[in-house]
Amino acid sequence: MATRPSFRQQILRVREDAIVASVNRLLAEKGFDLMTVDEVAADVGIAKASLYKHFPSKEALAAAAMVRLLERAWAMAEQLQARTDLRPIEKLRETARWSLEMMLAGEMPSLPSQNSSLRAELVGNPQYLDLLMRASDRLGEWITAAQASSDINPALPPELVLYTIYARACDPVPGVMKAGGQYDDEQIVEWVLSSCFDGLRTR
Amino acid sequence: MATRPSFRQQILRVREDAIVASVNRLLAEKGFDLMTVDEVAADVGIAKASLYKHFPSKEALAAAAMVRLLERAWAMAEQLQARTDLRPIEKLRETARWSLEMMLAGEMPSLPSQNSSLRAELVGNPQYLDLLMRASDRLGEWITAAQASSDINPALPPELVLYTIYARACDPVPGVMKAGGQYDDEQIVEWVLSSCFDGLRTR
DNA sequence: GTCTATAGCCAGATAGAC
DNA sequence: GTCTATCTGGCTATAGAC
Repeated sequence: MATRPSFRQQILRVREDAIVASVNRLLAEKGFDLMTVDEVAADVGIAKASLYKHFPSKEALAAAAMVRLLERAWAMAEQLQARTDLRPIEKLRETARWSLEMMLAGEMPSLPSQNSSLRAELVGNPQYLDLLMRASDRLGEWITAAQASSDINPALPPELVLYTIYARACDPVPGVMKAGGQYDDEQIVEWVLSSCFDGLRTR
Repeated sequence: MATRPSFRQQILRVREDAIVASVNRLLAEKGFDLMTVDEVAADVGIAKASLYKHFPSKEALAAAAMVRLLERAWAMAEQLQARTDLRPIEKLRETARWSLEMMLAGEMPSLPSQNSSLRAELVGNPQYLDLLMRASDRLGEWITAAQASSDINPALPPELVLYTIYARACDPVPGVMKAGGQYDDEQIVEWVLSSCFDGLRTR
């Protein structure tokens, strides 16, 4: 049976939240390789050694940030699921929109897909795996439904559709467009969503 | 006036080609940060100090690989330009196809977009800048023409179309699909091209 | 121009006092 | 649990002999 967390534990929890929030921001800003643990410690305002009392490695820090991200994504998916006014394809589009808005707000952590020690940490993290699977199942349901009603092209394999949605979270296009400085975020998001769902060709 | 390159110079050129080819492959395989200069030297079969006689820094190695890539891309664009049987949108599609095939063949070097010393090296490299501008101008012409004939959606800004084509060179989707092992490369390329040009929605 | 050997540096991780 | 101070390993880059 669960006892109420002690006051001390709550303090701990708040501090770890602060750490993970910093990591999230720094991962979004510089990426995993260029983010240093010293920087994280400085950003949080504690000593590096103290950081290592909370998280055993740099990879674990990144994994915690990814778990936080997936928790938020999952919460948003739950809200979308409850929206009976939206067709499945619209739920998918809103999911992609959420990723793009996170990116442009500088809150989407980015990890190198090649780093093997990082991959090992992630696949060894049950919380991460569980959330990723739950989210993928949920999106998978929407995709299947959207293909059944021919809103999404049924000729495309569902995995490709899923990965294409996920890939919006590391799409370089919105960042480059924003760097151009000519358009506002909302406009960029609409265009990227259009290119993703409607394609570059004229309909 | 240009004299015929001496035999010695030709040997040098061949060796540097070998170096750049190795760099290209390693950049495709591990990315810039995880690629070490020791590795490059070992792959070429020379000592690290000898590498530094040819290229002054790791960044310069990466820049040379990018120049090689752009030279190939430019050569391909020239061939496409001569094809009177292709509409501009088809030339764009073939360009994206070329990127995807390079990726799946493990020959597309990948650089971190955030690394500033690397960016400095690239923008300081006239050969790189010149090739990039020439290629962008060429693709820009095709995009303008394709939008004029309403093959490409004229509501999209041309830069967005250009960046979306370029982004195929670092799209994670084909790699993940290939890793799944269920489909062959040709099939994957067709699907990714379809999702890019035709969109996820059913037409 | 090629090599061996090493300098110099930086970042991840830890020791040990408090 | 927090700190200061330090260790350690790996990587870029170079010195110097041949």
